[in-house]
Amino acid sequence: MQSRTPAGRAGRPRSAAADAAILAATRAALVELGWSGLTLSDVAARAGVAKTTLYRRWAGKNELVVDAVAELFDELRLPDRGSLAADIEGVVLQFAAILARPEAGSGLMGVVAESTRDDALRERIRASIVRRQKRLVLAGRARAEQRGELPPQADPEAAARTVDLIFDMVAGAVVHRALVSAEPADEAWARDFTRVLLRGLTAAG
Amino acid sequence: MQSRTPAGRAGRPRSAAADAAILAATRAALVELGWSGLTLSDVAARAGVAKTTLYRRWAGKNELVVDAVAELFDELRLPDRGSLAADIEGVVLQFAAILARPEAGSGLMGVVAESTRDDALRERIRASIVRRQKRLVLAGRARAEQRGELPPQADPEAAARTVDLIFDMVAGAVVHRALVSAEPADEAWARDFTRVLLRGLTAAG
Amino acid sequence: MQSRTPAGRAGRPRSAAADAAILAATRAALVELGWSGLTLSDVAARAGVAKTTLYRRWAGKNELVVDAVAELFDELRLPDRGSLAADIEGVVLQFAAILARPEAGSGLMGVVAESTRDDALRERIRASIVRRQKRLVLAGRARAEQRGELPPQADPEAAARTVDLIFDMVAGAVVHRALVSAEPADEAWARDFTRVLLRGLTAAG
Amino acid sequence: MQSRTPAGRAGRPRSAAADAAILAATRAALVELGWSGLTLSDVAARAGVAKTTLYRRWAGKNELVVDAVAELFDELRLPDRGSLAADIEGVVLQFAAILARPEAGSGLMGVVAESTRDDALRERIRASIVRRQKRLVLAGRARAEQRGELPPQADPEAAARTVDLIFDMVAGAVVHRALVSAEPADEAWARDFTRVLLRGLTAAG
DNA sequence: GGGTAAGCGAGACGGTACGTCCCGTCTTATC
DNA sequence: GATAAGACGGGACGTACCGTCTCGCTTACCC
Repeated sequence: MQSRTPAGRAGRPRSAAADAAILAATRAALVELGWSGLTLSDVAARAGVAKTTLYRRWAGKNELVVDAVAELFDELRLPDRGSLAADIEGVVLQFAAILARPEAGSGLMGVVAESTRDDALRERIRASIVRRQKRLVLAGRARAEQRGELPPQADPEAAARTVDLIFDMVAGAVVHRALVSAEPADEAWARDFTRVLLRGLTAAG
Repeated sequence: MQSRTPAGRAGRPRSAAADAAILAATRAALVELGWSGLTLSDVAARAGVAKTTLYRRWAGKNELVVDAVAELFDELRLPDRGSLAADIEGVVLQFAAILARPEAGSGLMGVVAESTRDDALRERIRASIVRRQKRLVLAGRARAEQRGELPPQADPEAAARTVDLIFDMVAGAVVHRALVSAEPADEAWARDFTRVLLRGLTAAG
Repeated sequence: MQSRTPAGRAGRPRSAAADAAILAATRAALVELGWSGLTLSDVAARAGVAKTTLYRRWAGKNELVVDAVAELFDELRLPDRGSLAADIEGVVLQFAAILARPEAGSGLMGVVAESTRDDALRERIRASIVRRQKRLVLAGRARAEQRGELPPQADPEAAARTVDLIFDMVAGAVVHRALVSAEPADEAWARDFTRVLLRGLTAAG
Repeated sequence: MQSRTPAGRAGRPRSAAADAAILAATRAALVELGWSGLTLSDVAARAGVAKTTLYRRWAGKNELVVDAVAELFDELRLPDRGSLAADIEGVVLQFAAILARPEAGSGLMGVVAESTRDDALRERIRASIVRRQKRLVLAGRARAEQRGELPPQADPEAAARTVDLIFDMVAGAVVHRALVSAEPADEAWARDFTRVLLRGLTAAG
């Protein structure tokens, strides 16, 4: 989102309802048409909005899809299933469920593909998706420390590096399994994956 | 590639040089224009070939890019650096180096985005990229068994599951680090990642 | 003009200055942008007036331009140069000078083009421009009768027909010369034209 | 027209039928929609042709309409009605009949309006319409000289000036009568007009 | 070594979406 | 109630690619 009538007062204010309608229409269009089939004219029509309204708020397809997809990942929650392993499995399965929805997979891969040539887009993805979802890793570790499953980490810089690594390992593995290898990221897989990850993080060595 | 003068005989045979020129032109265009900027007219012009020639050999942009990108990953080699950890680090760094090239990252993400709505394309990616590069995991494990770093695995089905899991974990983490988080997958990161992965695979537990 | 605060009293009265500013802005925009480039948003901005103000007073571009152009032709004066021939030449040259200004030529042709499909607009042109400028023909004939250059005309209906004919012949020739043939309607041409016209009107026959 | 595959050979040749279909569709659209309502998308659709095909052959609406309208005036013929006066009346009535058709009047005025800011367009009008129809004046004078109604003109430069003047007077009067004054240019008017014109040209003085 | 069928370059073709611009209306707050 | 400001739904613009087609040439294979 980047709306809000600029500074002060003059003129008709922007419709608040339009933003939500546009993002929902974007996801619906991604479901039906996929990334390359998505056109802004179509999104505008679905949202019951003129193309100008859409372009007044988003610079283009890329920015729009980042926002539409980012909202999807905000649905993720860290469940409390009693143990760190079970919590991780829960998040992995939720994440896999979201990626299995066509709007998420094709939208995410599409904007990542475009971001290789667009610095502003890359930063938008990092801010709206990557940094925002690292909250799950932080929350998971905090809970595990409360439970005594993980020791508190003294060095804050090393802790941050570990958070980044875990996030890339978890998100990367699920994305790759679901979208590149195109195999189901089901409960059995989530269990196997979680076992390897947790051992790697906790084993003496 | 899917050329070869169809069944029999008559008529002028297809130019062998054209295939290679087209794939190289595709990669060059991906570097300059990115996935969405790539047009088949432009590729044909760069390759010094008519559009008809290109369409006679590939069904469209997606198929062409899969083939062009697949060739890039064929450059990957399993180095012999004396230990499994060092071998993995070597492959991770090679993989990261390839993904850092714009033609690889944007091409791979582009076709994966499209593959969410195109079963044939998804299978083409699995065959040309995923299954083909699993050779690296297989070779790594074989060498580690020879060195005695890993025990021979009895159950072939479990072995296959492990190969798949390792491949998704390695490739996924590198792809996510390089393209989604958009942070450098450098030597320090490769060391951290490899330590967690190897402990996860070898620790008692 | 068709303003004037409607019937009675209530509320803020319309700004009188705005009408003049808008018509002047319209002519300025015609000079810079021509008929097709003229937009009402731009006129409003030039006049320092909101679009709503403009639409409250004129129905659209056509009506606005008729009024703006009509004011230009009101500048025409019948000079007293001592003879009917000289008077006609004077008016012809004044008329040509006005049509040479881009706001007049492009504005007039533009609204005439539109008037072929808009009866109200056609009548507005006839009232604001055609009938209003026929005063010049009437004044010229009156003065020529005073001078004894033309005999008084008895039949009022025939007189009206002749006024119409002369008006179309003079205005038509100048417009066609200046805008369609796009050749200069200069003094030499005015002299040639006036000679033919006057002979045609006065010769025995 | 400005088509024709450039120099030599390569590539699919342009469809000859398309040109004619497009010009006819342009006239049909002018009839229904008028100058400002005419859109090139609509013309293309009526002609059963893609917009690209249209833009490949004409630079824009202005050029297209000049060509479409010019063809209308090519229908004009100098009738042989036995006397110069009758011949002129015949041409005047034909010309009035063409201008009464909405495609002619609105198209001609529209392009003339645009030509005030476009030198190339102005020249196109002069070449395709003005200079081309002067043939009628030339033919009329030649026939009148044969009949002995007009003396042969010695000075070729003066003759050219006279042709230009007559053309602007005839065409201008008819255009102004029909489109600006918006009164019928009927037989009575044509007789009155022709009488004045012919007396002006032939009277001693 | 001559005939022929497919490959090839060029580029026109019917389509479709783009992102921009203007239209004429509307909704605010201010005067 | 008129105004300035500007968002709104709508629609045409001219451009760019798409994937197909229609040409005239070229080239290797088969008889």
